[in-house]
Amino acid sequence: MTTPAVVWFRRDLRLADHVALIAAADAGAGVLGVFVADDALLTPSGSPRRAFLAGCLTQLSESMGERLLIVNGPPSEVIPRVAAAVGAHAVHVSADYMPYGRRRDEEVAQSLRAKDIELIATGSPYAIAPGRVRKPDGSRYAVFTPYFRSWTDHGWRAPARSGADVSWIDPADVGDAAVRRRRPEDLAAAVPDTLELPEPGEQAAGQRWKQFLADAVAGYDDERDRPDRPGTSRMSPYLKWGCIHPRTMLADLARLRSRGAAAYLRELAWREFYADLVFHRPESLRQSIDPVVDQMTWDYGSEADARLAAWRQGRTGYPYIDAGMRQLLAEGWMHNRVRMGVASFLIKDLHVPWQRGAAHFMRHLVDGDVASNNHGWQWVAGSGPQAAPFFRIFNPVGQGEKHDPTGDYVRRYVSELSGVPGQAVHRPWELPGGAPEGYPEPIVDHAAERSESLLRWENRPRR
DNA sequence: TTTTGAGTTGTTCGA
DNA sequence: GTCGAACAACTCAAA
Repeated sequence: MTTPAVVWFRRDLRLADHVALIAAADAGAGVLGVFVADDALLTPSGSPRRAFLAGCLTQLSESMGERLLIVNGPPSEVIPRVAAAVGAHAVHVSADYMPYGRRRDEEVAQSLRAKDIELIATGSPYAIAPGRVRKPDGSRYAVFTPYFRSWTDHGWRAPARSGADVSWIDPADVGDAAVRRRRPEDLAAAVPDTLELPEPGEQAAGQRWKQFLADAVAGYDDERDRPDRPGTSRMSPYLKWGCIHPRTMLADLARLRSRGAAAYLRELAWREFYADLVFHRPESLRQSIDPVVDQMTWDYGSEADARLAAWRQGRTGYPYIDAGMRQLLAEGWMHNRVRMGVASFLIKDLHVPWQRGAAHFMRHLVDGDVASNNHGWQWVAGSGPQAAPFFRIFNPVGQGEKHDPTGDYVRRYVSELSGVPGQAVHRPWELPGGAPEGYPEPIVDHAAERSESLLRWENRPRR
């Protein structure tokens, strides 16, 4: 005698290549799919991410024949209620390896046990689960390249069979579980009209991926460094929400031999490396891996706050930096090359601790993945054994001229400079007659602040 | 245990 | 304009 099963969707908003869903379908007499609108996660999210999430949920529900149940409330209360209401003996999930998710799942598992219901984790958002790739002596890799070799040698499963033929339980048939039912659009905060979000959902993810494979992956090696051109995959929002599983992507990449495909594979491995680091050292999401960096002299107070605000708004007076920050506000996304540039500027030109920049990114990025985001920031801050050396300080003008040689990127996002032709757009203060009306003067002098950063590093506390 | 080679993504300066 | 060296020192991984 089998009973229905529950699939609790979190960061796996798809039906294809979904092992937890298959486990639920194989075990149960019908599957109820549920998503919990958890305020602990929604409240800190900016409107772009919430809007994108809402769109993904709409698409997911549509592909389930409008059978997705969305409920409000703390997961440890609502998941047991829903599971009991449908008569399930198991709730299936993809494992979550981030600190909040692990805590939450322990609590949910405990409250489920009280009702004699099991929480079963199958699979994860990664090709290889965090913690699995280890050195021969069982310890973790701390350096990417050896991790990458071992990760590649380890290998991963082929994509799972499709979950499209699951027999979904209609939430309308579920008895009153005393939960607040929501529609996806209830989750979306008011989004500015100007916001341009990617097409949400599993189908859009697949289309985007196929398009990248056909058009851009071969040239990815070089083109990814050009924010003025569409050379990146733009898959990060879909990976963040699990609209596609990396295994699906790796299976496609395995058929290619180009340098671009190899470079892209490495980027997927970085995502896994950072998740692995969180598995072993969850505190690294908040604290510098090298504690000296947190003990250095950083700027606080109203002046630092004003500079931070100018950085957030894209009004630093450095066009390449401002273009990136405005792209983030406009699209909830920023080209990765530019992410490094604006991060370096905040840390090494404005002397603001990386944590504040990482928090701003997390609020606005539709792809905001705390492991990749925060460790990317640590890399720029130079706070890990793996990080950039302290003297590696990006030049905000030079980076613009190098990676946006046409100037198109800056003109696209900084409207005040849209009339400035070519590379001159990167040095508006050198224009005859000065910078166009309304565009700010540089808020700091890069050469001076670079020296200041080197000095602070030199005077850092020694262990 | 010791040794050795290597380590995502830069910038500046002087020849 | 181009090119190589200096910018430091340390930890990690593997032999």
